[in-house]
Amino acid sequence: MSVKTDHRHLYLQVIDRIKKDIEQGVYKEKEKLPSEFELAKQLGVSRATLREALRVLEEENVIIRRHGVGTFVSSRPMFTSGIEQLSSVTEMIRQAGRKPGTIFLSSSIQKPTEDDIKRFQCHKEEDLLVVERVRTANNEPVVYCIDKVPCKYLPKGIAYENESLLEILHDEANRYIAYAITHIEPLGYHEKVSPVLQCEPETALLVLKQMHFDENDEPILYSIDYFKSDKFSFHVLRKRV
Amino acid sequence: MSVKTDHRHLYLQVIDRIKKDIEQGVYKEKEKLPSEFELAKQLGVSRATLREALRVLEEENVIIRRHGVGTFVSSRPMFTSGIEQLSSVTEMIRQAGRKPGTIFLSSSIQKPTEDDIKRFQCHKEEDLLVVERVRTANNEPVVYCIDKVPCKYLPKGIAYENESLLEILHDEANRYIAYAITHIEPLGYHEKVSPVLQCEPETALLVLKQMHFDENDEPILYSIDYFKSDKFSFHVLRKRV
DNA sequence: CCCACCTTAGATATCAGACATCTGATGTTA
DNA sequence: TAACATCAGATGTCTGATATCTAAGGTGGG
Repeated sequence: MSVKTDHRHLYLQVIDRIKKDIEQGVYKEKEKLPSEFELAKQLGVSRATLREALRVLEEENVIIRRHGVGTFVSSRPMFTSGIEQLSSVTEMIRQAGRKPGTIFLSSSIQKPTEDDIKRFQCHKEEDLLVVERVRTANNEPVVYCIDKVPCKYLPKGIAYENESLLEILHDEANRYIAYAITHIEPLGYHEKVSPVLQCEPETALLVLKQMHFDENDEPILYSIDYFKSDKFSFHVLRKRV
Repeated sequence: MSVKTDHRHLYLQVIDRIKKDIEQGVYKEKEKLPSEFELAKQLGVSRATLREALRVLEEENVIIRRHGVGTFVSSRPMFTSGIEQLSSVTEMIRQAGRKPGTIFLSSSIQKPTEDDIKRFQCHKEEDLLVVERVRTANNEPVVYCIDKVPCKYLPKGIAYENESLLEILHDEANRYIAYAITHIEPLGYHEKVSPVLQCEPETALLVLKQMHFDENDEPILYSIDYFKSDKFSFHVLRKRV
């Protein structure tokens, strides 16, 4: 029995439980789940709660429901980990089974540009911390990162040289990044970035320009990440509307 | 009053109705919606059905619900039209307010490659129709498209030169593309594609390699689209998990 | 006057049980 | 054999109740 009492809403726990069961093969692809009545009894929740969870799972394309027939595991249960899931570069490298590292290039306090003022909805005289780093995987440079964050969100004198900025913001500043609006651009050659990443002439870069927000929709962090295209692969599930 | 009787499930109609109301400004950003009890009464559905709809809208980041407080329109109600929404190139150009056109390059029947066999889970001797086209916006070339589709999905002797392939598949072959798994890659220069799209040397390409599926998860269409990066902008909402 | 505590109204979260409707399978009959 | 009728079981929807959370307002002691 777990120590941590789960204060999260029931339907969320049900979602996680079902997802876990699918991932662990309790229910296999295309397989029929128990009936709602049965499943609700098994999980110890009401049918209404279970149905809210199933509705979300259906929307996420994890299951398929057919009126009068049953509920089935989707044939391609997408826990995607596609680009629509936001994770730090550190997490991405770690998830690829490699050792993340950081080469610290520069850090300075700057006044916001016109675009920054719009992005952060901040004052003209607001101070921004601008950090430039190269992220490495197994000591090989793979991403060039520029991060901008208003100083007011950061505690004084922290060491931002060694860790994921998202983690720092969470641990030190108690700011949890909940989502980001990301623009995706290709880049053939960048006279500053490409040499640093040791790019062959034919190796293009994928640029993600990301505005990060916290749970209260406050703009916290703006980042520009240059990914070496032969080291990262991005995919996304696109749904027709 | 609309003629078409809506046979779709109630909760779906409720979702659409609420989305429409938000889009049309009936409920504004950050504004509080009526209580579930009140809203259910207004819409003429039960609270349980309304709650299923609200749960989905919450998951889609259209609304925010706070226990004991109320339901609010999200501060940035994302009907994103980001990359996670699949649309044909034709639709994309049209949505940008420009006139879509097609330059037909080639069309041939080919046997599948190793990768094609995996992708389509088809037989080695299956015939594939391969079409190469350049799509134009206001007569300016903007996308280079290669499409592969098993001949068995297409009726004989159709004119695929003028229209969206997705529309043809739907109208002529009664195959509705429901989603696609898309890989995103940058490309600096392509010796065949770049000249055709009249790319300046510094203009990179964004390549989308897409496997399209229908509602029954059958692989129908594989496409490779080369987008001129200065003519298209892609974005995506990335959520933390 | 202010702050800590209590109470309460109103909202969402969850529950229990019923009925409606759809689907697939089975059986029946012309 | 084919069309129809029936039925079991599943999801869809409804009703009405209770539980829990939150914000706001009241209250009393300092």
